[in-house]
Amino acid sequence: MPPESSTTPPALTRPSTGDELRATALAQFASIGFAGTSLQQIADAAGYSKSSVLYHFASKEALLGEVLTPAIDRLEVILNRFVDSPDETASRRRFVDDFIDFLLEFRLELHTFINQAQSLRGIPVIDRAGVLIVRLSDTLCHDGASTEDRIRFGIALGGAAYTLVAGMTFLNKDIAPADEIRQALSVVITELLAPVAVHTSQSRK
Amino acid sequence: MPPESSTTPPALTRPSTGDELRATALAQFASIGFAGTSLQQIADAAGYSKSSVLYHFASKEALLGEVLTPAIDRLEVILNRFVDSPDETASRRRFVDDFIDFLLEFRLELHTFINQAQSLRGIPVIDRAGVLIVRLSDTLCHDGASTEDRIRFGIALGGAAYTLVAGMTFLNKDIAPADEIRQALSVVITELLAPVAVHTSQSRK
DNA sequence: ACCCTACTTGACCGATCGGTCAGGTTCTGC
DNA sequence: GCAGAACCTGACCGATCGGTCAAGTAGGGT
Repeated sequence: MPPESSTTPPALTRPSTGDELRATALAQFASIGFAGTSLQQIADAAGYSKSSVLYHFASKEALLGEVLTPAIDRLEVILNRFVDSPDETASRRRFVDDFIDFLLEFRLELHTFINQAQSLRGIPVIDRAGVLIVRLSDTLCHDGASTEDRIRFGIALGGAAYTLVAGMTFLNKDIAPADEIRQALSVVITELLAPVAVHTSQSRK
Repeated sequence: MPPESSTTPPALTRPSTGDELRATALAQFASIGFAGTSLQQIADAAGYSKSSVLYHFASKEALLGEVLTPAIDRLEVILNRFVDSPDETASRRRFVDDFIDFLLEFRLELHTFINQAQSLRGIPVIDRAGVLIVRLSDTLCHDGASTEDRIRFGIALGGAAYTLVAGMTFLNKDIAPADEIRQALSVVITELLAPVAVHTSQSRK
């Protein structure tokens, strides 16, 4: 292996084994599911042995934890920034932008959590993500939100996760000028969440 | 077992063993995933032995097929009725109604297919459902549909599937006057699909 | 009585599961 | 050169996987 300057910070260096394994595992978890993915599959796909996977990660659950944690940390930051913001309406626009950035960067992580949270209850990282999503829902819908508001939020969340992962390689095949997707997402998500936002002080008619 | 009139058609009679197993398997497939569900789990949950499951169904894949087929048949009928209809705009409204009925009746089946189709390619029933969804997408979006139109369709489809299954017992907890959900779904889905419909003869600007 | 069909089951099969462990290789600091 | 950490691996463990098979039970028709 070519020598790297002794103090290389964790950047610019080519991906470590742990990173490769995390990325491979994420792809498998998102498409086949956590329960349906074996450590052997992950090891084979990444070009290592099963023992190597278990050397880098204490267990299959621990691997899931390390895979999902960065996404959840990021979502937590976004939500906190939104909650702390004083300006109501302006911060909502920025929140939607932040959220779409989050969607695009962590779509596999979100898809994994969104579609398997129910069956993975008890795993710390899943429970943590669960309370975050509930908090997000409550924050966006306030207290007296109508059923329609809740459904709007659910469709935006689950719909985006599906479209960006399963729908992408299945319906659209290739179409994807990237920022065209981003803009379309922005329009649709904003449209879905807007009524929720506007209702704020008039939801009880 | 109490005697039933010799010619009981497949109705009014209490659920057969096969029906129980299908229902149990569907619930497991939808929440844990096909790959993550074992025949033993299904058998235990339904109160039979694993051998009994394999007596009624030739294999795990065959069980999946029998579980999903009714939903796909129904979707095919809806789509064909929509395609054959002469009136463009009026039939779209009826299609959305049909589709929402379909969503509510077969939400577990749709959720199972939507989130696992990619990893189950090759299984006949899955491939059949796949071409159906693509046909549905093409029919609704026509040829020159924009990226936004495609994304609208994807979000409506995936969002509804998620909200009615995972989101239901996870975000909304209990709120569910049933027809209130139906009406809210109608509003949101119509709103999501409306632009797609309107574009029909003006999509190329 | 008889048999036949429908149904259910436990024992069993080879393969694979998540996980442990001891040993090997390679690199680094001294 | 050498000790030790870091990394990778095959052999192995008990449990469980999907699936087969023979035996057993219960009813229905004759």
